[in-house]
Amino acid sequence: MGKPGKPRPVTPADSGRRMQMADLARLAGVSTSTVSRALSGSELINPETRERIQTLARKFNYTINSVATGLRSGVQRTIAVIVPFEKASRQSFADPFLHGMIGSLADALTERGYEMLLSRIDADQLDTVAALIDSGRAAGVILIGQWRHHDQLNAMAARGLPLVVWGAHLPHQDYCTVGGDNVRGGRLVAEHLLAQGRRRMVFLGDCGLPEVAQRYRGFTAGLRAGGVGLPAQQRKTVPFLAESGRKAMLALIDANPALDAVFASSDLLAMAAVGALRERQRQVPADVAVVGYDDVELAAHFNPPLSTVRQPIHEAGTALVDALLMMLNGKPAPASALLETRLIVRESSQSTPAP
Amino acid sequence: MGKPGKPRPVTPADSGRRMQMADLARLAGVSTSTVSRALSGSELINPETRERIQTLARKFNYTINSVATGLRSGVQRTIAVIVPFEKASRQSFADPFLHGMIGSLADALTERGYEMLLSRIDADQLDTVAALIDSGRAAGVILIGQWRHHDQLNAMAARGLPLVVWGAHLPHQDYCTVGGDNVRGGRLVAEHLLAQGRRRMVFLGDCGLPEVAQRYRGFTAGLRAGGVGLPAQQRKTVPFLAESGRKAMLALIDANPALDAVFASSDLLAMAAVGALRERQRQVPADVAVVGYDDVELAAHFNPPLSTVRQPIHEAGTALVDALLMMLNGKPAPASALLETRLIVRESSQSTPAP
DNA sequence: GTGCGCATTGCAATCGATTGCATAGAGTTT
DNA sequence: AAACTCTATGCAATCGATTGCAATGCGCAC
Repeated sequence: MGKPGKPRPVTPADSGRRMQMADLARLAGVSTSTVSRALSGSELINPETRERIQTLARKFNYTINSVATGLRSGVQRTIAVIVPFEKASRQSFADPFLHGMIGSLADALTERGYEMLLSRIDADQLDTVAALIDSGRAAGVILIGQWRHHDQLNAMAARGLPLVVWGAHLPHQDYCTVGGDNVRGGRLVAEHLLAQGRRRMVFLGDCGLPEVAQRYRGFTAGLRAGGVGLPAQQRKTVPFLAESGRKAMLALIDANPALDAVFASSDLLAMAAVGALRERQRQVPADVAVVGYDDVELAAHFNPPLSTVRQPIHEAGTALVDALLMMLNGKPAPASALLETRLIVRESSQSTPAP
Repeated sequence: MGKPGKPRPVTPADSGRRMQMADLARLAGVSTSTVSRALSGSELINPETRERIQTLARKFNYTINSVATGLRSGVQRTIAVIVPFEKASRQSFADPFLHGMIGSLADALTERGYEMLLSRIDADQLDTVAALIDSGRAAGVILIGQWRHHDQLNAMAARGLPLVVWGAHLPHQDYCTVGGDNVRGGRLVAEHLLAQGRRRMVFLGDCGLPEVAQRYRGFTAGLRAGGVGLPAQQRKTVPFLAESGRKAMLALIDANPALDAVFASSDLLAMAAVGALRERQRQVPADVAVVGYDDVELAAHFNPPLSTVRQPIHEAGTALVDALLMMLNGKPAPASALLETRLIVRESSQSTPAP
């Protein structure tokens, strides 16, 4: 090997500056081109040199600056996941369903080598979403829930922004959605409750949101098929917030003392409803059956265990990410997807409680 | 299927390429220097020109490329929020407490003009966290939970990485933590349960995690002060997972048929414990009092409403972000912070249930 | 008419990594 | 020994925005 005579340059970046490729090149006595190729494992570089440079990089904790790489290559491996919230109600982020969705998206993105930029934004300023892409901070956007902003989403899609939305598929929709079959979900609940002999139902949820509206449609259609109606005093418009759910349920009980079943458009609302029923000395499920929506993890561990419509959260994350990556690869925007939706019957809606 | 005709505005950068400053400069008949200054509102630029350029930018949805800006300026306004998970148990992301924390961090970061990169990483590969910073993808890191990795965290701090951890403050700790006063939390629970006349307690939680260990220490210290012990068969090591909690609780009931109180180290575990108690026909709180930890949103709406130790989640987000930003501004790493911790007594632990 | 000051604007270098092309040098062939 | 290969490496342009400094042009004073 060489003689120890040559004075090794001292750590180049010990001025507190972040180490960069030029420093490593100086240390290795080569050019940055060589370092770049060595670190990327190029065959052009002499295996010994390559190994030496890689060792050096490890030793100095050098990692290629991905901002510079991103600029040069023009590719972005960051996806923005947006959780819109309504300023008025501060609604949305509290829902455990969202939590599951975010976890699932995190997994799907990581698996495919993407990073996740998570952002809550005011639903009234959805256009800031476009800026995320225009400014190159994210390659594409996954939006959780379309809320009341169908038209804005259509406009964004028209601009060609890579966008996928978790939510309902609507008529005249130019953007791509992935979601459960809400109409079917609502119908399943109606059929189940009818089969349990329930007749005086109430509904909790905000039909101003497309997903909820579809669940409601399926639910009332199912009831109608069984000869049961759902007059106005048997439903209550309420945001996805536990406390609102509790208050709304109390009001519904007072307005319908004889009610025997509740369909809540989310598990969170269903849980709040159970609390309200308890406050009014109603037994669940003996007096009143309760069915939620989403099948969040806690639903199975609630007291009593909650019947609910399962949204396949894991598949949802995968489907959302795959749809978006397709758009990013220039393939035609995939058609909106409807994921499997099924009813999970637990104790909260059974006429004869499990032993 | 249909006509792929896209209604695109006629722009000079119409080849599908993203609009950039040079395009805008050409449109405005000026140089990119002028555009740059105009968009940043520089006083150097003629007000009319400035206005004209800004209008043009808005019209073409032009947003400055923040990758290029980031490279040039060398500043990063992205903070990585890391949720470590244990490969074996896939533990962590399911806990609703985390969800609250992430929301709180999102708010605090947004308020200060930072973006949040959310990442779950294998707790055994914490060193990939360092790469996030070395590669310039994030300016700093907020880690939720120190888990079993005190030494690795110390090593990262020694390297000078901007890092703040939500968790317990430990002896010989070189990194900055923000957390609740876990010892006090545990003691409060002990005192409360003793005051309720409970004597045969059980504990649910994994004392391999520093936070849980502190809660346990406070709890047993409080019990000891009241002359009550907690022998080994009255505690169970269990990860923060509902199903594990349920099983562990069933085992504890079988081993201690006469138990009259449960302290669970998280609300999730407490809820699972209530379910298990119910399976074994124990009434909560009449037969067995249950206290959780965290005060997640659902705790108040559980059945029965759950007594718990509140972790001030909103302050936590603010404190974590502020501590990190201080480090990033070159100020000395702030001392670890202990946030206020208090007991919220609800129905699940009262000897006489509320009317 | 010449010179000076001021308001605007443009030029060119820079941030850090990548890559097409050029080149040094060792080895081989004729 | 000249010509030619082939391998390993370096040079310099490039990605898109920013900014110190230079330059332009106009108004105004002498």
